Amino acid sequence: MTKWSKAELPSRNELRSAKRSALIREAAMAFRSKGFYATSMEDIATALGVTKGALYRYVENKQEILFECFKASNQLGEAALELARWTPGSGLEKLRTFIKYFVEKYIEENTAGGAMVDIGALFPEQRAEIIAGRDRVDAALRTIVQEGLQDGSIVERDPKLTVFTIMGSINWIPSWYSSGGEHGPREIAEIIADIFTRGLQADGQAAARADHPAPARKRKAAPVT
Amino acid sequence: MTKWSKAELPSRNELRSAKRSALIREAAMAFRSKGFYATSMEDIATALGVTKGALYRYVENKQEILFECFKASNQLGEAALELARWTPGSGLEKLRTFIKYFVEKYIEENTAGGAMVDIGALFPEQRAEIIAGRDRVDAALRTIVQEGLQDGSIVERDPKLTVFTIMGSINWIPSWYSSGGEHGPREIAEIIADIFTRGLQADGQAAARADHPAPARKRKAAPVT
DNA sequence: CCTACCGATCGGTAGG
DNA sequence: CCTACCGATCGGTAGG
Repeated sequence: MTKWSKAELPSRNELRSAKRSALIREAAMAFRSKGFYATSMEDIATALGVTKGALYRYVENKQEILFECFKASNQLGEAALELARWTPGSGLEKLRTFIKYFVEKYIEENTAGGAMVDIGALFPEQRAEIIAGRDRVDAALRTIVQEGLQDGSIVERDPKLTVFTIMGSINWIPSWYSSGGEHGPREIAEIIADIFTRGLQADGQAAARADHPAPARKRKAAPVT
Repeated sequence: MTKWSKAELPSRNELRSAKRSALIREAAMAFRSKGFYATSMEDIATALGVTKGALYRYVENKQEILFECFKASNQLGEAALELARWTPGSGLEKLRTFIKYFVEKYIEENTAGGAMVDIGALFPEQRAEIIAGRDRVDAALRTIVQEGLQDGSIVERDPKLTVFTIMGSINWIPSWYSSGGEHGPREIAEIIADIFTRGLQADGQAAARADHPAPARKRKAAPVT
């Protein structure tokens, strides 16, 4: 217990932030399954093996926890967007990349999301920030859909509604996904991406026409790890 | 004010039930936008221009209102299913009918749905009944997808995940739909149905190829009850 | 990190 | 249908 260099030991701050992360993860899982209001601070504390008051060493209030959940969700969206933008190919292919990545990570890290419906529970400034972030992601996604419309890979003419439809499917996942199910995050991501890729795809594309070098042709099941 | 025959006047019971319906509609709208827990009985009462205590003439408790919302949602599902089953054509065509009808009505009558997430707020027996009903609808929808797989109209191989994906998009609608928007219920229903119809469709079908006499158009009569 | 407590909200009821 | 009130829950804090 002696002689360890400081660098090897978690500093006080690291410990604190590790505990804080655990608190948020635990809360996020509860929010996902029961919603924000139905989850009491006592519930979260019990799940962590401490008493309620102890939680206030790590967060100022309950809303702050929810805020972190929504931030994680938006950050995931940004990351997925970044990846999508770097994906070579048509708008449809970029969109497909977004969906695959977002869904997989969304399921894996149960921090993100939570009861998206209870966004009204945030303080006004928090809510404004979250909504602004989410709107940025939505807008960027719409732009990608537009791109697909222009390069001929996408037929669906309403980018706004299209994006809502996709995000709805994703947001609904926590309400049916169970880690013991027959599909893992990766497979689920694949299937959902398949559905929407085909769903937005220009009709002619599937039946490879000569004048269009089939830019968005569906990629079947890459080898899963 | 005299001489009206009894038949022309709403009976005491009719009045009561009309008021009860109004109560539930008002509550459902609030549940949709704010969720069950964030909506107080006081909120509902104020929206109706009465005081909280008055509501208890029409419902026994708050859960009963939520219960009615979920029942309406299930009933809408059953109705859409009935219609889908009577739709001639492939499994895909039946599924499309379901989506179109369900989405349109779901948006129009704001009774249905509500914060589907807060299903945990119901009493155990209520919850059991709602989940059983929802599962019946889900199962029937999966059967339709299976049908589509067999008649060749659908390619997507996982009926369970397919149905979840569709229902997710639909359940998410209340969180973005505003009655002032550019699309009406009917158009939205059409677009969403389009996306999923294409999304599940066998590749060859859309591009009407001469050598393929549209394999899925073969009519399997047999209207299921 | 715990015990003990407060203040506020809210579902529900009594009594009229 | 209203006024006035109760009982319980729960977020948050004081003090150690």
